[in-house]
Amino acid sequence: MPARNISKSVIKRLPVYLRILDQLIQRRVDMISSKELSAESGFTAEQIRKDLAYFGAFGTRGAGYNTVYLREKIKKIIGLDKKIDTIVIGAGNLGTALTRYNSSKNPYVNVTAAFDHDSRLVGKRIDGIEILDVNEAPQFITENGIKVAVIAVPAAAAQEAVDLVTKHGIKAILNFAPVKLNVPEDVHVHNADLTIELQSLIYYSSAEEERNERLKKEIKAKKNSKTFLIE
Amino acid sequence: MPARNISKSVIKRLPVYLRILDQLIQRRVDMISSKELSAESGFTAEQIRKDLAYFGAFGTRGAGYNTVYLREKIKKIIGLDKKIDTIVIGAGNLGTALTRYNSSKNPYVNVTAAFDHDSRLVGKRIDGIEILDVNEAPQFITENGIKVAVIAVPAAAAQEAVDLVTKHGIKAILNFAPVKLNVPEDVHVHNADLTIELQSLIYYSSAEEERNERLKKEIKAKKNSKTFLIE
DNA sequence: TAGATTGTTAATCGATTAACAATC
DNA sequence: TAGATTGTTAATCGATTAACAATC
Repeated sequence: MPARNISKSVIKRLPVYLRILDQLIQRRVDMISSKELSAESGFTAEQIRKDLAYFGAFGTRGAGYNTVYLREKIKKIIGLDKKIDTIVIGAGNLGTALTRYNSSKNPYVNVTAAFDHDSRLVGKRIDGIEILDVNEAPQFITENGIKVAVIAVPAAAAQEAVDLVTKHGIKAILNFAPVKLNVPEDVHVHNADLTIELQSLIYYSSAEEERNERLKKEIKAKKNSKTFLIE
Repeated sequence: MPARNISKSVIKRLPVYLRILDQLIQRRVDMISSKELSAESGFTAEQIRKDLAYFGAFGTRGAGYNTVYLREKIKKIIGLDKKIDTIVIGAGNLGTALTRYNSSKNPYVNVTAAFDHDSRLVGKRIDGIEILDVNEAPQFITENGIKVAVIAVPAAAAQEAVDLVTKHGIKAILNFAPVKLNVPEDVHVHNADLTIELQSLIYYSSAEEERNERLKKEIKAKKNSKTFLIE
């Protein structure tokens, strides 16, 4: 696997392939073509073949890809060949939902603990996962070699939480707080700002009709002016 | 605003600018340069100026952008000049968290109702927002002219839920279910698959050290071979 | 006027699409 | 062998970056 400077867009598609392969294997499908993967994922067959080819030749010409084999390969590429231990910082509504969601729906991830500074939450459990005091996070991270953290604290508390955990070994952060986080160079941040997702979607729902109206008018205007010229 | 075929990447950045402007206005800052916006957002100043220029000339050369004026313009562009009514389908952990989160943290969105088919949930409230039976969704959507829905049901139930709501006027969907949704042409879907976000992040946390190791070795190998050639 | 910063055009970079030879 | 589908190279498309004239 000569993985070198693979683009973010490619990496974001790999887990989609993984999820589809999981489903196929469960349905006992053992071969799949890029064309069929395209139908399941919404990405083009060419793109899928190209994505996979960055990492090696995993298919069989004329036949397609073996689902089990390809899944193992993709797992290795992403780094999911063993379950990844994570922590969730913030045990409010969102943190609780994320803890539950990942421990039940994400087969490749282990949520080892949640953290909060609210003493009313500390000591409780979320589906069996302990809520610890944020101050215990450094020790917990070090002792358990945690590299990945989910940030689900309010915007105002996010930077402080991130400083704390990056100082003790966290290298990758999934950030749900609506702020730009400053992190050391070797730490990766993915922002998953839910309000932004919803707001940018609204552009397409509300603005579209009006945009279409405008466009139609413009086209009409153009046509008219042309007609005018011809006449 | 001659908004025509603006790319998705541009549209995704607009809500970020909006959020920053909100914060600036709250701090009573009334002018901001693209350079300063860059520091707050992480995008380059050139990109910010270009993004805004697609829609008009909102700044003052030599001075920057007036925060209040720019905010109004961006709100209009996205379609957030009036609060947008939305519904959340699925009142489980994630649906509940999303309902709460958007009604408390998203100043431009109104969550009007949540829906579930679990009779134990129907009739209850999430921070004052009613949970209705999914079967009531069509009537509710029509009567209230709802255009935007958040899907937070299990993967297996998602397509059915989406069919139901698109049939009655929903034009934009924020989908948290890990499936590819089939929708009519004029309906927009944004996928916010939380497991995928986390998994693609892991590529950077776990694979990186090994990748760097490999890279170092390769560079070393190259150097050696060069030295060899020279000698 | 001098300094600063926008708005816009041109150049570069990167990602996607198309095409097809390789090969099962 | 014939048909199918991969893996790879070339062409296109789109987005970002750089540069700078316009102008407050």
